Amino acid sequence: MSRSPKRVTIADVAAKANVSLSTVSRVLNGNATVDPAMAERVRTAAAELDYSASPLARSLVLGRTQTIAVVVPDLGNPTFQEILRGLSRAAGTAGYHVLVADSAETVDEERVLARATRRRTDGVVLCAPRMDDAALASSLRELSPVVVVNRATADAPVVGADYRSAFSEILHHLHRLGHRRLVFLSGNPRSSSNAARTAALAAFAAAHPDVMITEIPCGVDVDSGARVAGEVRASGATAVLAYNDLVAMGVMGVLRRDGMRIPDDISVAGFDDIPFSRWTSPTLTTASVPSRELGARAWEAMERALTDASAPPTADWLLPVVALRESTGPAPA
Amino acid sequence: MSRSPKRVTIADVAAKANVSLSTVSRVLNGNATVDPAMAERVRTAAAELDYSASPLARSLVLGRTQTIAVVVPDLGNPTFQEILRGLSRAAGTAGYHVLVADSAETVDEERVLARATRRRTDGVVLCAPRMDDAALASSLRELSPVVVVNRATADAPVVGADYRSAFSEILHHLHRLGHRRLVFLSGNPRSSSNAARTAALAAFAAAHPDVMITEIPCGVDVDSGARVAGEVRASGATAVLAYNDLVAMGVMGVLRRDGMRIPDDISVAGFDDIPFSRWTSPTLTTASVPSRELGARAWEAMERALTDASAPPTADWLLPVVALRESTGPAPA
DNA sequence: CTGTTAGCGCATTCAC
DNA sequence: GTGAATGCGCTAACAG
Repeated sequence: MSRSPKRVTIADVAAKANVSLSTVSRVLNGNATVDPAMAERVRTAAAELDYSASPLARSLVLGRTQTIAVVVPDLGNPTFQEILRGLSRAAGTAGYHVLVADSAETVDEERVLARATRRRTDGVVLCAPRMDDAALASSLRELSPVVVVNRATADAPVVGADYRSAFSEILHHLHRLGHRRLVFLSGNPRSSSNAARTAALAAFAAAHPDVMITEIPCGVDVDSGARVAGEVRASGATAVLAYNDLVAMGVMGVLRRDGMRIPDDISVAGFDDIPFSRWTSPTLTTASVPSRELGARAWEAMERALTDASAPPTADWLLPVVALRESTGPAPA
Repeated sequence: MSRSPKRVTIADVAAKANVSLSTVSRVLNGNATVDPAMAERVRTAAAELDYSASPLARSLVLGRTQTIAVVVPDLGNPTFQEILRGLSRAAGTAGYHVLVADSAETVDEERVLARATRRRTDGVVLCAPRMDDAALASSLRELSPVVVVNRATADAPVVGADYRSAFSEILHHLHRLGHRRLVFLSGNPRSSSNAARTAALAAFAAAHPDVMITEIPCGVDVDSGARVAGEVRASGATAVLAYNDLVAMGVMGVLRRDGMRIPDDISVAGFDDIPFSRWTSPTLTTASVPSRELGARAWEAMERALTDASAPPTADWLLPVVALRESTGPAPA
């Protein structure tokens, strides 16, 4: 926005075309019907001056910025990267720009960050898995229009992946294979996606009293998985459900290094289906979360909210696809 | 920006505090010195009304948006994701917002996209490895202030990783291990980072006539690597330099599946040092590109350009760190 | 120190 | 159809 070598404004075009400002505005916006000859004069003048309206001034007077914000807790997380990607592409196609805000995991700042970005945009896509419910509720009001990702609420449109069902599916798969002693490597205890897994676990446990399930607090990356491999062995479990693929790869690496065979001695399942999970040895059983599609859906929801503010909030839960691969097999006798 | 339930403006605050608009503006911006009593009245009025100035109106009058744009060819590329992350964090700390623009690999649209985003921001960080030189040159002029990433130019500040030196280091490493027949799996022939590798290769070849180097057009992902594994074997090379880690993992997977031992039968080196490269078996020799740091440096360069437009362009080339791991070993007899 | 005035660049009433 | 005002919300001269 440095108007360094004095930018060309609508007035310059008007002068060059010998018309009024309003006429220029009209032809450039395709409004009203203006004399063809004049219109042509304006168009060539604009072209020669390489003129285009200032988005800023336009935004101020029109009350919309053609921009939406997306706030995420961590741009380093592949899930949010994919969501951002899908969102950015979809919004871009519709002529909208995207402002990103990374709260750097500081939950306290999340709300003010969201507010700040909201004021420079027409709406915000909120990824705030760890924000507490009260803060979320009041945020939703001040952020509107807002669409919430991966988190249930009745006060705003929601798009998300049904982690719970997918996780449950993996549980049943292991059960069918004969596993009765399972261990779950949990991620961040305060995240909603961890809660979804825990919920699936609880429901499964209630329905299958014969299965013993242990939870080991772990983390979300390869190193965390590697770190708890010892605990996993000590637990005597025949199958391990990792919080995600990275964790699964971490345990798998150490387990194999220690001489265990997968899945003969122990089965391992991940979550997320990162590209590399089909290239580990053995290949990894996991669930494919459609994060990019989620981003695209988030845009659709936002577009709806933008055009019809009074429309009732919708919820759009996508079911992850479970990929059964080599890392899970029959429980050892 | 929907001012739906009529937003509170500076006039409301002024009215409530019984002062003029300018006074409100002054205290809220810490300008000039205003009567303490008045200042206090204004502050409480603003607080009670939950007022904060419209960034839009502010931008229009101040001529700056407190926002910078970053345009990348593909948000799906980990390199750009990391750059974005580093940039976003650094800019955020300085009170700046970040607008992302994904050109979706359409080189033609890149320039207009960059222009469009530039008008809504104070500057742009340009990642355009495939844009041709002419387009780049003229873009730099119309985008200023602009900082260019991973691409040499004298017309703008540059930050980048010295791919060439790092790649060269890996070449020498393999040479010391006795390898004399190498194969390079190239990425996108038109990308600048592929060019850097090719340049290193050429220089090395010139200095070492005893080494035979073959190039196999490949790609940039795991699948591409897997696809060319056959060609690699047929080439009779004792070492393969992959365009990046994903490609390396792809070849490595298929090679091992075919019964080849790594590094005993053939050495494999990657590039990028993605987190998982230290967990493959064998662990992968590669070079760690400091993309996040690059993002941070890009912000620093942008901040300089923002504050002093007449400062001479600087170039900041970071040297990737080569990580020698298990996938490379002595050449077989 | 404080209030009044004049724009920032544009879209849009309203008169002609 | 077209041009002359009015205002979006705010900051920065400019006077008092």
